[in-house]
Amino acid sequence: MGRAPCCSKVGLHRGPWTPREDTLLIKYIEARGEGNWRSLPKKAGLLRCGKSCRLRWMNYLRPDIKRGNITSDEEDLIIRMHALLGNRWSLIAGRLPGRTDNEIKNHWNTHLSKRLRSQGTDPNTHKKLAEPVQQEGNKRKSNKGTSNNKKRKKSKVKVESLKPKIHLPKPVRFSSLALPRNESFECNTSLSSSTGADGGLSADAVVDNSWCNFKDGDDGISFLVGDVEHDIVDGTDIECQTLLPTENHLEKLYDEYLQLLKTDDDQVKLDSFAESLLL
DNA sequence: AAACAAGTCAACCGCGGGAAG
DNA sequence: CCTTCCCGCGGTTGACTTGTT
Repeated sequence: MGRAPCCSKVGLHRGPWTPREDTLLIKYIEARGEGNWRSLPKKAGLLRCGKSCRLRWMNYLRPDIKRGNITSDEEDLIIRMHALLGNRWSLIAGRLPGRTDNEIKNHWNTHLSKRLRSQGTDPNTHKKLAEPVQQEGNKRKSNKGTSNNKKRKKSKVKVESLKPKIHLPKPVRFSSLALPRNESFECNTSLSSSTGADGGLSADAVVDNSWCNFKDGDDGISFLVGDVEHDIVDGTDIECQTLLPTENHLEKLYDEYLQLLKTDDDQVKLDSFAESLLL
């Protein structure tokens, strides 16, 4: 009923993206903007399904993606957010602009959950374990003569089956571009890594539920929030003002959270704090 | 140096929600 | 309402990398 087959059913390309495919996708989105993922591949000349294009763009090609290691501050925030919200990766990612839900999810699964466990904390419930779990057999300890890699993957034990589910309203992504369906926005964002910093920057974006319009003027970049025009000295300021996390951004969240921890009726307030994150 | 185990992370899958008709 | 379609999310996979023996 009603569900279109995905790429696997219609012989489209799968697996790792080639530089050429990346370029095609970037160029198309530069020209037409995000959205209409289903029809995008055809129009962009890509032999990929829309889902694959969206994923590649969201997790890798977006110009506001923050590259590099996740800092300890960010890790700490992720852990605290996870304690409040559970595996709501997109919501957590929304509070760490520049980080993708996939990145945070991977980092949690590969680093943070193990670290918590080794510290004697259940990564699912964030409660103390009866006894700290030993770091799963010292790193890369030989286990010759047992299962091979593929089998290990297949037989991975499900340890999260008892995880309580949290039912909360759908989160609103903090940093994403909100577009009405079937409506693209005009965008000519310069991607310095691939196209060179040749100037032209103008893109509409939603920032804290306000529409912004970036413009490239003679003496720097400016953006509009509502009717008010704000000047930006250089491109890096865009990050600070809008999409990427700042020290202040993280600190503010910390403070907010720490204040709640100090109060008596913490559960009620933590709940409302969690709810506020959803707005 | 080779073989193997373990870690990492980009990409895929399937489901559910919501908008449009 | 109901059906269809699209999007976004979370869970999972598997290719590749890195460390150990």
